[in-house]
Amino acid sequence: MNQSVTPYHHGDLRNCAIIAAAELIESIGSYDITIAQVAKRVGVSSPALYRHFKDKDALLTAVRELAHIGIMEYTTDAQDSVAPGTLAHIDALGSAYLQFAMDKKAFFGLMWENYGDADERRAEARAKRTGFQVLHEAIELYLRKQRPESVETSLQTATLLWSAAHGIATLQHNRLLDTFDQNADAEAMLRTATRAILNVKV
Amino acid sequence: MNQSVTPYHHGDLRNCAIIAAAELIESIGSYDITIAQVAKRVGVSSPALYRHFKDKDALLTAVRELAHIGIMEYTTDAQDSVAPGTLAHIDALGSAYLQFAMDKKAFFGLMWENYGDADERRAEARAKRTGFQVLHEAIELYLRKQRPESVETSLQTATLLWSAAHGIATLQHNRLLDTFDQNADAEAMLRTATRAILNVKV
DNA sequence: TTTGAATGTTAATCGTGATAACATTAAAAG
DNA sequence: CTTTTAATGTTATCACGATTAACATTCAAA
Repeated sequence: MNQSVTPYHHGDLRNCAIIAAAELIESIGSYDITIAQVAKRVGVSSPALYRHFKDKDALLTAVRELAHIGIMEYTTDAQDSVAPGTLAHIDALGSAYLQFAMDKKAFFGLMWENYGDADERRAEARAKRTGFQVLHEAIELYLRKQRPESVETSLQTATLLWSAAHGIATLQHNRLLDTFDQNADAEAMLRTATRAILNVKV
Repeated sequence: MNQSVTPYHHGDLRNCAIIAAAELIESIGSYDITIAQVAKRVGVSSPALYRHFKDKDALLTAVRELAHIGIMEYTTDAQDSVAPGTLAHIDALGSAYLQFAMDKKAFFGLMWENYGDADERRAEARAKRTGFQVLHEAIELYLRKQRPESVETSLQTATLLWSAAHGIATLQHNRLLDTFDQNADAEAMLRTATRAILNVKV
């Protein structure tokens, strides 16, 4: 697309490939894509991609990073309209998470695959921790205001709340919420869980 | 192994293949196995397996059923030593779930993959619902005794608790609990979540 | 310019899922 | 006790997709 921005030989294949892979994943609704498909989409031969990615998984890992950015965008947007440290703030973060899981099913599924070598995993862990920090800070702020005696447990509370949100998102993603409870409403469940967890001494 | 039990031509390939696949998965710690590997383990040619399984995924689906049986065993064992309808009963179920997730990592991961055709999915959904029922009943019994006014919400409560357990198990499975909170203790988290959720009006 | 590193291309390898065509045998039918 | 047939297995063979090899091109520095 914008070859001028990048200094390299042909175009910036690396970035274009990542984007192409992401688009492909989104369009077919599955991260079971092919190097050849990506290559074709960028208009390049398959082996060319190996100049930029160690292997297929390295490409997918790069896409995962994109996914993390995407979830952060959802999160950021969600925070725009709420006051920091309020219950509404925490709810908004949770909703954003659930929303992302439903809007971008394939990405969400991809994000929790654990392939990759040690370096890649470390990079991903960092990205995930960054996302977690946002929740942690919101909860810490909330506790400081509403339950100052529990501030010191904010990390545990955040971890537990993230787990709950993740569990709900994952089960919904696998269509299991409906299987268990026909009338299950992920958002409502998370709000219930949030209130239950915030009001308890960890 | 026991050819006499089954009436067919060679041995009971179907069952042996499932077991071989399960053993293979357990031994390499990943469900990324090969038809050829399974065939070799059973001492048969690859195409032979296609007489018993529509495709590779059908075999994996059969293994998933084994995994469900395995988790039910964990659950049953856990229930042996607790009084029905007590908090300890519910805790035991949760512990069993977490324990299975850690003991049988590869199986646990496999169980939540969602491949397969419609029929296979339906069968799996049924198996999962059966497991869920156990939790649901325990919770219903508990609520009937401890919080009779909340009995009617037992289904929602069970769904939420399962979600929490699943989230904790999944994050631990992906080594993310440690990433978020170095001192995270899955069991303790689940106990906290259980108490928080049981004591709240859904 | 010239040259070397970076980046692409085409040809070829390999592993793996799946099917085809052929072989064997258990078990039903006569 | 054959004969027949369906159920099972086997050995080619395919097609596909991930890599790699060997060769080609071009950007960029000397």
